[in-house]
Amino acid sequence: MPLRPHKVTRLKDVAERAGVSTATVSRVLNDHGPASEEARSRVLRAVQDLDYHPNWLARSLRGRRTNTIGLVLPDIENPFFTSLVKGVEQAASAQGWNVIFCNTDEDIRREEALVRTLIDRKIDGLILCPTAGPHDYMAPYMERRLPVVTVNRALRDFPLPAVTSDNLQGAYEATRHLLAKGMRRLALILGTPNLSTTEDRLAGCRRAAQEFGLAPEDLLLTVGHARTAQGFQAAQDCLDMSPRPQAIFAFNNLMAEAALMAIHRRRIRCPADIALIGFDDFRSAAALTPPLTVVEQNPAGIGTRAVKELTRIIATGEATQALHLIPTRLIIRASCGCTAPAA
Amino acid sequence: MPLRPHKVTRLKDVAERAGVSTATVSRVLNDHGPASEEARSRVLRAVQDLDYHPNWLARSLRGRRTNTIGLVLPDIENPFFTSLVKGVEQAASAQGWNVIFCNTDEDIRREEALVRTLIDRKIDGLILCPTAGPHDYMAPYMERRLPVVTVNRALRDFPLPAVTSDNLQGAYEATRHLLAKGMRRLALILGTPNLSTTEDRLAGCRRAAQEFGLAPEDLLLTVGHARTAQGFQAAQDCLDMSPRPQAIFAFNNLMAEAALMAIHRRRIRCPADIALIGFDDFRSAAALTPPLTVVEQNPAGIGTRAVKELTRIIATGEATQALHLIPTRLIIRASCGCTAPAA
DNA sequence: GGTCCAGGTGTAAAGGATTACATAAAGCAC
DNA sequence: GTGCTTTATGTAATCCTTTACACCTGGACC
Repeated sequence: MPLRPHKVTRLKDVAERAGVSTATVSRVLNDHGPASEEARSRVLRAVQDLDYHPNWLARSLRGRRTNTIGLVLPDIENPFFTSLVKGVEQAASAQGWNVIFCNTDEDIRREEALVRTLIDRKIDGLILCPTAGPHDYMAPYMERRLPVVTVNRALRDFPLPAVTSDNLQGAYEATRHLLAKGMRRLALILGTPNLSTTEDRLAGCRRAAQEFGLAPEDLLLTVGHARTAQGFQAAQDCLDMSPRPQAIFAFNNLMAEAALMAIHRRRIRCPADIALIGFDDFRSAAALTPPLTVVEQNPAGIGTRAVKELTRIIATGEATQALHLIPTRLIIRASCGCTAPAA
Repeated sequence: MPLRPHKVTRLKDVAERAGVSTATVSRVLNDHGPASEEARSRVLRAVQDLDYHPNWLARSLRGRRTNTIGLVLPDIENPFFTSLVKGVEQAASAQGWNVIFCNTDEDIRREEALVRTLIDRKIDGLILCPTAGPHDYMAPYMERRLPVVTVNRALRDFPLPAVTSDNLQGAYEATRHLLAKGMRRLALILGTPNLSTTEDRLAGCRRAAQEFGLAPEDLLLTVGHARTAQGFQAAQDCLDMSPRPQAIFAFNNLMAEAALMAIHRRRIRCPADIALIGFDDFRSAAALTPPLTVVEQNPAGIGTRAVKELTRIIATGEATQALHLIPTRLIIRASCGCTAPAA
């Protein structure tokens, strides 16, 4: 028995059953152009009877519009991006848009291939979180004026609109919080170099340091590359410094968790011996011992905002180079040495 | 300036440039049917020169094949499903398939709407994790012989192939582990009722209990509905029992974490006063205090296996009702009262 | 009664690929 | 030279909708 992958009821069948032409059926269904009450009701009736559903492929081919946007992210397993996906999905489906999602695994070549595939599939627009590396491949698409919005990370090579957290402000507030408690030896575990997120966060730390009269080089820098293993290593490097830093500020969720594990492993007390703050909240942050103080981001908000901006570009045809900053919030739990507010 | 959402180079343009017919171009490009070396090279050259990329919509419309599978899951924010998505994506793209992913939020009506949309979009097959509730809406699709594979949860109403964890065996081993340590008062925090996962896991617990001479009713049951808030409540109920259970077995990751928080909140010591085991490992499980003993599942493996099965069904046209069990593994950390093996 | 307009409808041409079928040329055996 | 097969190619139909255009009818108006 062969599978019948595609439906067989066609617009033509509806037309025949209703005793009208295909044009009339189409006009009724799309509410586009005139149609008598008589014809309208007969068409609707026929659609019901036959359980007709339009062929999306034919419709898109003819209409040059797929109502689909592509979403290309580095790592879906990072809960930050997971929530971003969800935000995008909800905002998109609320407006009748579909989303095709892809994973680059932080591989620029894979990113290029995925974007290519999505464009071949005639997406109407693209939401992209660019991987580190040169984005020359984007040039032809830019000329074609493909609607693109970048999220989380801004791309310097091309003038594209970007929706990101207010990384500078978030890092500034976290750093200021530690400095205000009198700490002066602060160690930072940086994310992937040359990414706008890493640089903006570092700039925020530096601004706070300056306000408290520290020189830029007073901040102790290690590089964790945003991944658990390297974050763990970087945290160990911090703990090996002498004198030991009074606080560690890890630039993402994975590294903050890794840092806490490194601290536990050494049997150093947190926050008594060393304070810890992470960038980006995550589900388990409050369940850890001690509960983690973090800079909360709003990934779903970034997603919905990106959809909003993208659909605007698609509708109006005018792209701006605007940078949309989504606010962050410092969530004070116990790991920074404060007692958490009543839970 | 209007946006040009679609590319303009057509097969016809390639044909003209190469000085051959469209049929020849198509034959060369798809390696389907004969073509002289002369024609072949000229076509390939023209494709290069014009940077031609076939229109996927037209190709799919004509070919009655989209090389796309739909993936419908309850909750992408649960890391279990996140990994499952990743597994599906990798397996699919390795075989040249695309994936459209959707979220039901455990809402059966939304599930129905999403499946409808995917079918309208002419997916070649569907991977579905069914939400609790009656699946009558599936009947017409079954008649149409749409290739479907369910994952994680089996659907009883319809004879569909399913790929799930070996839930019974996993729960059996975890329970046996606790019983073997001499514990007898075991509290279970169950997931959503009427789901095959919940029932299979419960069956596993019962089998172990029976082997150790316990009656089924000796197992202390609470219902957490698989969510954090209700899991927390259920854990509190467990802690309120008197005498207090010697161990809690939470039927998913969220509820295990919630249970640990409830234990901490009461200042009860884990594992000294009460042991804890969770079903499903998650990123932070090892970072918690104490590190959580869990039944590890293999969500990515479930995903790849589902893709394999689905593509087989699409290719051969023959669907079976087979149940594919993916093994689980008990990861012993500290929360069950054992000292974790050297990390 | 003739003109104009509006509303309603149908015919046929896109949209861009694949492919059944027809045709032509070439190779080979007799 | 004839007939048959094989290879290469082109023409046109097909997939299913949307929509430009032409047409027709009937009413309003002069």
